[in-house]
Parts: sequence; C-alpha cells; structure tokens
Amino acid sequence: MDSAVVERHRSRARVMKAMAHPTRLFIVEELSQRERCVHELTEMVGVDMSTVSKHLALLKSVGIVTDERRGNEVYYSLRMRCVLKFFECIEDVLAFGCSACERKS
Amino acid sequence: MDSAVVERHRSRARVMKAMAHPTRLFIVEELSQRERCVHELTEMVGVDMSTVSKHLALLKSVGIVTDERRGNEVYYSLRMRCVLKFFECIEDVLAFGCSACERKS
DNA sequence: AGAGTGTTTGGTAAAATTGCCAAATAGCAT
DNA sequence: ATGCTATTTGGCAATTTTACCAAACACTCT
Repeated sequence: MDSAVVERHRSRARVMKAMAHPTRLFIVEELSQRERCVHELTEMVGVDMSTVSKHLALLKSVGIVTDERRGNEVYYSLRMRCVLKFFECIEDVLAFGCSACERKS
Repeated sequence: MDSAVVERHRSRARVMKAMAHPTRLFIVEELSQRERCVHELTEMVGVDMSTVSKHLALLKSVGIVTDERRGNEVYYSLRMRCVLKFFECIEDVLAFGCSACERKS
C-alpha cells in the first residue's frame, strides 16, 4: 500500500485509539456535560491521579480535549464535540451486533 | 465506579478499539464500497493473510462486519454502516486538532 | 523563603495487541 | 480418495498499552 495512504490511516487510527479505552470514553462523556479538573475526574473514575492525567494527555494530544489552568487546578473540556456522535452508533452496534450475542466473553 | 457502569464502558471501548487500527480502518473503508473476500483485502493491505483474517474476525466479533462463505471464498461486508460517520469527525479532529500541529511524532 | 494542594513526568512491571509462520480446516475439482 | 485454493487457528516474539508508585513541577498562601 502507498506509504501516504498508510500514514493517513495511521493518523486516523491514532484519533480512534485515543477514545478506545473505557476510562477515556467515560472522561469524554463526562466532559461533554461540563468541564472538570483532574481531581474531580480522578474521584469519579477511581484510579490513580497520574493515570487519569495520562489519559487526559493522550486525549489532548490528538485534539479531542483542551486544558486550562486556573490557579492550582487544570480544567479539561471537550473540544471536539463531534466525537459524541460516535456514542449513538456504538450503542447500535452493541444492540444490533448479534455476534455480540454469540460471543463468549 | 459502579461495576455496571464500568462494564458498559468496557463494551463501548471494545467497539471503538475494533476500529482503532490502521489496517482495520482501511478494511472498513474498503468494505463500505463493496464486499470483499479475504484474498482481495490481503492483496490491498499487503500483510499476511492470517493477519487480515484476524483483523476481520475482530471486526466481526463486535458486529461491525459480517461474513458469508461462497464456495472457496469468504466475503466480508460492512454491517454497521453508521461507523462511516466516524470518518468525517476524525478528519475534523485531524484538521482542527492544533495539538496535532504541536505534536512531535 | 516555607508548607500545602493539585498536576505532571519518569520509571517499571503486568497485560494486551500485533504480525508472522506453520499447521489445520473448508470447499471445489479431479 | 488426492490435489488445489481460500481461510482460519495456534503459537510465539516483538511491540504497545496500562496503571501504579515516587519524584518533580506549578501554584497559592503565609
């Protein structure tokens, strides 16, 4: 395959992959309601703050969220709201995907 | 976090993750045009057929594609066309995501 | 300056993903 | 049955991802 084409798909996959994690999906969903600081998100998710911080850094690195420091806290907000469109489709896949019914796990 | 909520996000992430790979994104894009057998996709992608087969199995396991054997060949087709809506948003993220511009890699 | 709070970064071990090869399976045609 | 083609499966090494801890960093307040 053409290397330009490969690179294009790599970029796209990077964006998809940024969302492809339970915690990060939760964060995106949460930020769609309102901005949150790392401390708040950490409480909600229930893992180490450094872990949450790294998830946020990843989401930021592809441009899905932005951050803004206000005093001690860093507030994150959803920058690309279009990603919310994914959720509806994903629910459809989960509902319709009958291979999901056949699946063992 | 509530374990039911965790499980819900895990399921969603499984669907996202199924698409979050350059080769699988390519396959989905390709299948949106027309159905293809493994042999054809393997030629296009340029990796081992067993690898392509595993990518397809993963996409199938979450319900994004279906397969149908016709003689020797197994034809795959896109089952959840809604996933195509992702692409436009991803392009936006790549275009708008200025952290993409600041990014090193 | 110091202490206290909130966040990020570096390091590391465990887990998951990826891709190749070889072997197994499925179907068609002798 | 044997051979041939198409696909899947199992196994394994290399790579990537994840999550913790500890240390560094940023900022506020005294």
